[in-house]
Amino acid sequence: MEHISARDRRVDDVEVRQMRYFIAVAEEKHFGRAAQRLHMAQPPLSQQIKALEEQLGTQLLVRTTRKVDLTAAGELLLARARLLLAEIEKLEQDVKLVGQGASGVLRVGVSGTATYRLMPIIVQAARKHMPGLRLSVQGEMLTPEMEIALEEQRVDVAVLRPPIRSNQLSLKFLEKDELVVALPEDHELASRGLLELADLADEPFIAYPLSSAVNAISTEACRQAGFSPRIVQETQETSTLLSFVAAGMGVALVPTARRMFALQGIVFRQLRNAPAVDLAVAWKTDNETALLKKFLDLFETPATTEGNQA
Amino acid sequence: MEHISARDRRVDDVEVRQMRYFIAVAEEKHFGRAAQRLHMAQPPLSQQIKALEEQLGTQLLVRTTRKVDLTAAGELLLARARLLLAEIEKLEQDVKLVGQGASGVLRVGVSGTATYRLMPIIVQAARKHMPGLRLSVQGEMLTPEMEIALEEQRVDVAVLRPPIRSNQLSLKFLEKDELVVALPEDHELASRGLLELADLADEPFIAYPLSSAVNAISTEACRQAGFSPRIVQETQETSTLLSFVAAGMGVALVPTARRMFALQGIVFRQLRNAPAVDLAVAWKTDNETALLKKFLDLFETPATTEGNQA
DNA sequence: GACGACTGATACTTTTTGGCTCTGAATCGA
DNA sequence: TCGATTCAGAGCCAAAAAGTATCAGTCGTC
Repeated sequence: MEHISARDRRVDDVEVRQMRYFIAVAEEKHFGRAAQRLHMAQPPLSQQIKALEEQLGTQLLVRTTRKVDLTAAGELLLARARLLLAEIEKLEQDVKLVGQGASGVLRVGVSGTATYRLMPIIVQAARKHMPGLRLSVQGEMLTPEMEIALEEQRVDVAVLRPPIRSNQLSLKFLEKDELVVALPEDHELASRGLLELADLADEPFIAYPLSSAVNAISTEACRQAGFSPRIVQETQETSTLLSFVAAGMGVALVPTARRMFALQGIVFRQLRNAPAVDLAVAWKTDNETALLKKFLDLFETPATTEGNQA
Repeated sequence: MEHISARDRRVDDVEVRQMRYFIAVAEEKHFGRAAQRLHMAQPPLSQQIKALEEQLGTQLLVRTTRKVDLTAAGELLLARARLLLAEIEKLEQDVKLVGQGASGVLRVGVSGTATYRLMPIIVQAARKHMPGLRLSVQGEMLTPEMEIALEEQRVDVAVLRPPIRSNQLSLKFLEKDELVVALPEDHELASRGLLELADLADEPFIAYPLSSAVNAISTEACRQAGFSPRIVQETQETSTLLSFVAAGMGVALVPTARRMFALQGIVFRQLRNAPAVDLAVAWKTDNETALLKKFLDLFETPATTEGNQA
């Protein structure tokens, strides 16, 4: 009957409080200031940090009476503890939400490319068919980030651009978006109707990050058109990207859906034989919660259809 | 000066201990059994769970005196708290590993004389005892180069030929290699067994660079034997040096260890009263990272001895 | 329908731990 | 060398956690 498990040990447990203390000291690089910031005296702070080091069997800080520095182990702890505390806070919020009567919380990661167009539709559909569901949406993410977040269960479902590498994930195809050219409105090509990719060979490009699916497909398409795009600026957020275009810094290839972003000073032009990028919804295959199943059903009747958008 | 931040609050902090307790109760669905499993009495467990519920402002468990059930919020907390605890445990492990120096990057400079013989043994030992360590090896370096590189912290540790000039460095002796004569196989001295250094007085020499330790010791030994070697070719890499010998351009003095370089057309002959060169490992004295310490420990059981390689 | 067994909560005590003040030791700058 | 600064240690107290004893429901059983 004895379920002795590593999870049940209680001695030498690193506590949340200690992580908070450590972060304060590591950020301030000063016990006194950290203590002040934590609204406590300096000696107990020193003691807690010392205890933490003993529990981990590892020196985290190098103290000279003059200054405090981080060891390599300390650097690692600092970075990871910050993430951990953020997750704990998120968890607290989510539990409170459910406690207050929400039927559940789904954490959704959304590709930068779908954050503004598709997501509002999904949120509306969810509100209609799953009242009580709270969506915790993180937008402007890249596919590799989302894959990791799904695997580590930091998000429950993601709207992303295939392909994916992980074999722990399932995919449901949503739609195919052609790439269009975003040009400054006074650009000479803006007067033309239909462009060839090759027309852009000498243009400076504003691009999504290297790791993004749109970038990968754009670059490959350019290569096939016989040139290698000269990227003058890289940016993750589409809104930023488009404002660079509007400022005349260069041209960009963005998914069709993006055209709705009618930014002052930008025109969109279609491409002949336009390359296309898929959009899909992904989840961890072994996540079989009813909540997720029901949410995925929202995509069955394509979310883009019918009268449920404003 | 007041850095008031949400991260610094300490009241109402959900603690790791509480999550452990909750998980135990949620899994057992029974306070008594959970308390037993946690090696504690039942009342304090009830209190902690109650406190947790108050901190979250949310009911987590439905208690009938007959059984305990999870609310939706409780289910959520259970699932996510398990993940969180796993992450914390992983973090503890990783911090310990880094603290013990088991992972990280070390930049190693290696004397030309040891690049091929000693280094592979060291790399193997490191792979075995310090998994996660990445070695960035630069081979075929000379002692003065390595001294400077160590001082400027462009490398962390070096395998070199003493003596060294710098007083910022520490040394650990590794082994002593006698110098032997490398001769073209058709050389008249190749027929003799044991040579005197003086026999070489009129021979053309292929030598290591002036700044190398082997060259310094060779030249000094020749001087004591009553002649000054006539150097016809200078080269840094041993493989190149030996191929000059094979080509009949001259003779050379190389450390014993080098004989394994069985190049076609070369014979090695021992010297009476052979001069010897030391091999040592050196590091910057004030570099006290755990990573380096652990790496240096690899040399304690001399890396040249057998037994510890696969 | 009453009693006993079981289960979680409550009241109270003991133990442990975290925090505070005061002080000391080491280092840096003047 | 002296003062200022900074982190650590000692001793004390308060708060929190854990323990003991007990109570109050609920369910099953006779």
